Amino acid sequence: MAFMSAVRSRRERPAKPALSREWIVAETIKIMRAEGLEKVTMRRVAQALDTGPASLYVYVANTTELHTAVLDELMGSLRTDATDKAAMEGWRAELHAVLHAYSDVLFTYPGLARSALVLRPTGSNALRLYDRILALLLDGGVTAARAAWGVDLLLQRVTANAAEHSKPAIDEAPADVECDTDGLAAGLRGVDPSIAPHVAEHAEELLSGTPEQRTSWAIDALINGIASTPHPLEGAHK
Amino acid sequence: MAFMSAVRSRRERPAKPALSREWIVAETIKIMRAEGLEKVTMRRVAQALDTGPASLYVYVANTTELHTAVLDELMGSLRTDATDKAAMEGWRAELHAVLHAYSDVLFTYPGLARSALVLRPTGSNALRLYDRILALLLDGGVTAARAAWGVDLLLQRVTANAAEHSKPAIDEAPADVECDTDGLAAGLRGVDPSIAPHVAEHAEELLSGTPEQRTSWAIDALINGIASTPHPLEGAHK
DNA sequence: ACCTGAACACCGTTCAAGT
DNA sequence: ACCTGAACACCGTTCAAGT
Repeated sequence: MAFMSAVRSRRERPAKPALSREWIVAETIKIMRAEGLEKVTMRRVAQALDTGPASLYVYVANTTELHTAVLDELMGSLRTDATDKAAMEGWRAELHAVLHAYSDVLFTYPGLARSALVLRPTGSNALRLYDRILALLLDGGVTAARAAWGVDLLLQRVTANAAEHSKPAIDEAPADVECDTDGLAAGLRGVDPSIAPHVAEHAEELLSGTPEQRTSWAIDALINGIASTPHPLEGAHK
Repeated sequence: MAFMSAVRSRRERPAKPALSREWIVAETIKIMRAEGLEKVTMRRVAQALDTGPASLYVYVANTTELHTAVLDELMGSLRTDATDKAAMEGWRAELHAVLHAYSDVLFTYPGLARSALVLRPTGSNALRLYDRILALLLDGGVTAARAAWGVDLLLQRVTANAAEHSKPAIDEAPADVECDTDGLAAGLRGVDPSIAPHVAEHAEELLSGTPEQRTSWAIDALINGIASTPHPLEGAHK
């Protein structure tokens, strides 16, 4: 009996679900998780939904709008309220936790970070994250002016980092260039001292640390810089 | 006589220049400057070079390699040595000047920043910039370990900022969404205080300042953070 | 040997025509 | 009224065939 179901073409699911914006977004996320954002094309989504690409345009204006909707949807899965542990350790630990959670989402969906960097997420879920980070900086005693400009810096760093380092999906040239840190490390260690003397001298420092150590340090550096750097529109008195 | 030249099809330039990697890169840059990186397709470049797309594959392996070559070529046009003015004002001013120059290049070629963020430029011109920034941080008395990790932070910020804000070429939806700051400003000012209370309260601070002020402040904040944040692999003594 | 026409396997988006 | 087949105008990349 079981093998017969393969023959009942295009009626697998009972009464193919009515198309809707929500359904399209959900299917898009499923494909993105499995195959990366670059595989999420109008045609690919339509195929997964058992229809033609034209049908999607009834619910989404274009590819960019679809990506934006997906991004905001995923940001909704983010818990911006603190874990108990982080809350006990103070605002700084909470900030690390929130940014780490955001970073995790970006790394989970290959390609998502790249689009987040350009799309300027503006949905309510993105706004919530924005608000949470701002609140934590203010909690930490950072001036409102500095905190306001600082939020961008923190989110941009996390997003850009994910965009740089998240795998470009599944398929890639395997052996022609040593994929990640290896190739870079070799390149950096063997650098010509006559064209980049300082890089050559400090190759070890440039390559040191785990990604977690570097990320954590970067966030601290950002927080410290934000908190301590005078804001040009801030009353010079005080 | 002049109008006849339009008839002399495909022989405008005297003896169509022999195809070469350099020529392809040069033509690519010309197209990118005029129309943005997204218009630089293999087919488009081939057409400008008066040949078929297949011919390009004799000189470049694929689109990514072409983009990488272009990026490094453009970084060569960057003057990383200081201007006299900046040099007189010290390492910090020089750092601002170098990063500003890099930023200018990224803004000149729409789409370039987006690819720079992902391509991890590794050519000798990129290395020179990297080296210059590292040198300036060390000049400023920043620990080698902190400076080494800080270079990434500075370059990433400038690149990500250009990727976010550089125009997506020429064509875009003109009236449906208020293009830039206007739409964002309206959205931020009218934000629902019940879902983002802090954002609502500090909308003015979030939107304040010119792009130049914000960029300059960000770089200072980064420098200050890098200089003052303890590095996890740095001897705890000292 | 070097180059390339033509094809393959894709895209996003539109719109006239169907239900 | 709502949906979609089929077309339009593109892509990157390959490879057999030509010079």
